[in-house]
Amino acid sequence: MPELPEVEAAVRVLRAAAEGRTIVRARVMHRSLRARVGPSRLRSLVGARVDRVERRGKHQLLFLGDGRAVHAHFRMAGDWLVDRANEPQPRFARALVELDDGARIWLVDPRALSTLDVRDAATTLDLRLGPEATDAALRARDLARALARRRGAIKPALLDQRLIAGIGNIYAAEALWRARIDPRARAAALTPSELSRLLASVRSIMARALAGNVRYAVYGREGLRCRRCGTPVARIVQAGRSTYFCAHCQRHPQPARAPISRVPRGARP
DNA sequence: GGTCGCCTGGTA
DNA sequence: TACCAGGCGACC
Repeated sequence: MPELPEVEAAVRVLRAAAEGRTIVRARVMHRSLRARVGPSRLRSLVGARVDRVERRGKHQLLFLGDGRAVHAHFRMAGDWLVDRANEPQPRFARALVELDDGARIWLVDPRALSTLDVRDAATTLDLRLGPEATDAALRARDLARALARRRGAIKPALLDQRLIAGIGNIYAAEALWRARIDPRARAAALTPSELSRLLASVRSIMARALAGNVRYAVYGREGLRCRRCGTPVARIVQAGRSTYFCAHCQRHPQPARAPISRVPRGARP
C-alpha cells in the first residue's frame, strides 16, 4: 500500500508502538531481506532504544538511542503489523522486531520487495529526495524549475522522488486527472497555471488519502466512465507502468505546433 | 529517457 | 497460463 499517505499511516502505527521502547529481539525470515541485513547486524539491534520514528517521502527511519537508524522501505506491498507474543506468525511475515513491552512489529510483504537496513544515523540521511509532496512551502515555480530540464512526459516525472517525494503511480494519475493535464504532456512544457493546478491537485489528493477517503477517479478504471465527462478511461504504459487517464478532459496542454507563430513579435523576451 | 529484474500472489 | 501489481535501482 505504499505511497506517501499510506507510509505516513504506517509510520504512525510504528511510532505509537515503538517510540521510547527497547528492542528485545529482531529477526529476518526471508532470504532476500537477509541478504540486505545480515542476522548479526539485526541482532545488534537488541538493547537499542527507539527514540524517534520519522518518514521521509516513502522511507521510514527509526532513530535509535545509540546513534544508529533502521531504514525501512515498503516498495510495492510492505506494511507493519503490530501484535503481541503468542499470536501465530502472520502470513507473509518477512521480519520481526520485538519490544520490551511485549509488542511485536512484523514487516509483512507478500512480494518480499521491502527493504530494511541498519546504519549510522548521520549517513542514513542521504536519501536523495526532493521536497515532500505535502510541503506547504513548495511553490509552482519550484516545480517549474525542477521540470524545466526534463525531456519526457509529466507522469513519469511525478514518480521521480528526486523531484518531489512521496507521489506514486496511483496518486500521480489521480492528480493529473484532477488538474486536467495529459499524462503524456512534456513536463517542461507545462504552463505556470497548469503547474499551480497540478500542485493544488497533488496536495488535495494527498490530504484526502491521509484522511482515508480517496475514491479513484481514473486509477484501475480502464474502460469505465470518466467521473467528469463520461468518456471511457484509457490505460497506457509509460516507463513500464500503467497510466490511467481521460483522453477527453486531459488534453495536451499545448498542441506543440501552432501557438508559436501566433505570438506577436516582441511579445516574448 | 525507457526497460528489466527483483519477488510472490491474485485474478482473468 | 498469462498478466498485472501502489517502487526503485541497475542498466542501455
